[in-house]
Amino acid sequence: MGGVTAETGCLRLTPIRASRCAVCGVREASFCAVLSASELQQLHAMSSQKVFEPGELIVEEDAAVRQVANVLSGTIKLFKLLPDGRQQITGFLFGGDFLGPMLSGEYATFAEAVTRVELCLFDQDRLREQMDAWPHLERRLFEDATATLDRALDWMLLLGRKTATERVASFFVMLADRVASRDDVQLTVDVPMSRSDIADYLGLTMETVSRQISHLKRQGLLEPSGAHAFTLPDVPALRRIAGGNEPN
Amino acid sequence: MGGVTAETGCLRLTPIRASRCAVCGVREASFCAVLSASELQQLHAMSSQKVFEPGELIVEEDAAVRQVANVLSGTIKLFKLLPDGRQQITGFLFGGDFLGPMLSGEYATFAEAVTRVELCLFDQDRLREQMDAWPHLERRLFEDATATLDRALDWMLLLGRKTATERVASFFVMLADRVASRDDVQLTVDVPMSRSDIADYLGLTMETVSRQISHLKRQGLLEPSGAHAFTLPDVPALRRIAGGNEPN
DNA sequence: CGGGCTCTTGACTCAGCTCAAGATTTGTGG
DNA sequence: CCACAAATCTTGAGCTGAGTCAAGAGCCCG
Repeated sequence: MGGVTAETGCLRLTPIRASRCAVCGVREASFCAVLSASELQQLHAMSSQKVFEPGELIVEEDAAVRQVANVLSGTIKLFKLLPDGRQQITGFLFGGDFLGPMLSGEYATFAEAVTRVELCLFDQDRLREQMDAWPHLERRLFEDATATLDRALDWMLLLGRKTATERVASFFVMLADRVASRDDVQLTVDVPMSRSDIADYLGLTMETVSRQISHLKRQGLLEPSGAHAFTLPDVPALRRIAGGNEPN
Repeated sequence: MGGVTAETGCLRLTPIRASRCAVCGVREASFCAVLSASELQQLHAMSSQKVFEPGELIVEEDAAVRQVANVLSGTIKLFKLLPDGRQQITGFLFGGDFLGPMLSGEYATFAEAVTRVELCLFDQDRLREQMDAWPHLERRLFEDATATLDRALDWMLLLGRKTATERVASFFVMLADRVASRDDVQLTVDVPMSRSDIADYLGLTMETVSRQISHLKRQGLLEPSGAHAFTLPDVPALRRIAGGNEPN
């Protein structure tokens, strides 16, 4: 309604409303990838966008769920706290990832913007209605949950049994697997989070993370590439250090 | 077919075939709880039972999934290994729990019988067909996966940030929440797993677990009750030590 | 170009690990 | 039912990888 001018009239209404999805850079990476054009348009009609600035809290643990979201851009940290303030980051979300539980009325973790974050929000109740109506959507969200669980199990092995060196190597392998960009032959990963976020993700202290990164630099496995990025000259070697049962 | 005698004839056939489910002690705790009588009977027709002895390997990590199962009785440990043998237990399964991924062709962990285990097995392909046909079954399995994920996230906080005392207290709180039996006023938990399994679940060594259990005994929070059980005289106190954001 | 971040490095400490006895429990066969 | 061997569990003593505390180096932003 709002944006329709007299000149363009109703004819332009539908194209305009669908265009946000049409140009969405993460559509193929998000659950929207399984939707048909008409389903996408229905979902689009019930979505809204919102931006969060770095450090801004997006949701609190145990908060009642009203909205869930796709991450359009930016990095989010998901974390749990102990009463005395000790923090464990349980995962990071990047563009295309889904934020929020579909089968629960509460969030299991806090969520905070690490960088500037753009979200595409949906009312949980309305998305659930669509999930009930579209089995392929439910299946896709089930698959997302399964992938998240698998990653959590791998991380339990890291947190329970790996040494500091292995943990830091695993961290860069995880980034390589999830958000690497290949410029030329070099593999480069963006590291938007602070040393202390990395520490809270790996169950270490900031100082230990810093020491291990220095060590990997001296070994030539990590090269600073600008302020918040590293190139990884030898990912297989990193994987070996990470103690991986992961593929070569 | 096999068990039908001339005297009883076909009339007894259906009752006999359904009776295994009818007397199943974990039916209401398992995904079977969401099935109607006729659905249950269909599923029953494609199920088979199998027993594993203590220490027996049930599935290997990355093994192709052929069968999935409900745990009828006993305790199973799910675990991951590093190449040098370090072990992390990612969870235990008890009666009524579901074993196996539904949306993946591979197991994410090893599974080994801790005690004698009875399983009710299903062919994964055939159960998936039923899941496609019965949305309430898929929903239930999705809910199970969500609950497993929530527990994994709680455990990541434990593995990454809790002290040895907090971990051992958390272990007994977990048992109290999942498998406690109330005889009289006392809360009693069965502890079928070895000290070294507890250690591998908590990211500690056997010796540290043993010392912490001794310490909790001296504090009067843990009383041996037979060979493989403890009574927990003060669960709220244990919960406080566990550093819980869990409910009182 | 200076004040406040984040990050790095060093020196020392300590929680939990390792190594090593013993003590209990469990399982087995006579 | 008991004896005895094999596990499992407990406890002690000393060690060490990662944490703590503290200082200094970069870096960013106004």
